[in-house]
Amino acid sequence: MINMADIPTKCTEACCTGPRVELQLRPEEEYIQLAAFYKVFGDPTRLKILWALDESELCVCAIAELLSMSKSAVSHQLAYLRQNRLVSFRREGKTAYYRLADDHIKMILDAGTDHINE
Amino acid sequence: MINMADIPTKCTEACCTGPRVELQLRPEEEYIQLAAFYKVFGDPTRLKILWALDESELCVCAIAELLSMSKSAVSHQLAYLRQNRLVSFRREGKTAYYRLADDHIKMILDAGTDHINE
DNA sequence: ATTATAGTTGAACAACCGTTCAACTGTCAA
DNA sequence: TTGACAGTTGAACGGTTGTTCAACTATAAT
Repeated sequence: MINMADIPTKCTEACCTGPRVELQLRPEEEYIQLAAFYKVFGDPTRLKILWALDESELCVCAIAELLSMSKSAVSHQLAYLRQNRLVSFRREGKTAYYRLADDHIKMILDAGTDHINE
Repeated sequence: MINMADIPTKCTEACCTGPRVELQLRPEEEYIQLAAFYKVFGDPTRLKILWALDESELCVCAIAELLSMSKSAVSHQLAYLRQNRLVSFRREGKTAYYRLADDHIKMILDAGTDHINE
């Protein structure tokens, strides 16, 4: 069943009928990818981890201790951060050391903080 | 019932027992606020709206048409964007014109795009 | 070999999120 | 004043997400 209210109608207002800039959307996939990237920053736990890793390379255990969280929860979030290439890591014996992947991360964290504090 | 695996134990590895940088977390509220801000970018629909508004001020109808979405869905997202101060708007008769709130928005969009395209 | 520790993983559960649907407000034109 | 249109809003539905729990691997020490 079709609900007419859901079908966008051509707007009759000047903003739409008059001459205006022709806007072009990019392929859907690009928005999905980009949204997935930002989504990673959209959780307090992951932000804490990212801020911490910006100051120092850390093992899972240290992060868990710092955040008062289970190693499991932290490991899940680190896996998520890894998948989205926000962090990288190296293994040394039993221990896995994590660090920020590149410079965009800090830049985005700073821009967000600026926005909040204004 | 307490699950011991959930209580972070003091790590016995060198990374934790040795001398290391003293990390200090900020108040929980700051992370929550910041996460809420980034979360706004974490949806393809909202990204499309933001990119579109970066090019031109637009009414709800025009956005709905551009994205092939219902005015309701767009209006919900715009309300969300407004609450998080990513867009502002002015009324002119029946029509509501939306635009980006400030410059951080475009900066963050660009930084994200850079990260994806590398 | 046995035990302890660092870390990972999949399933499950509750909380959250995006769209739809239906009903509504406010403005404008006939 | 009636109807049409731009836009908003709240409830509801299904899909997603973050943490927990339990079981697991791998490395190191006794």
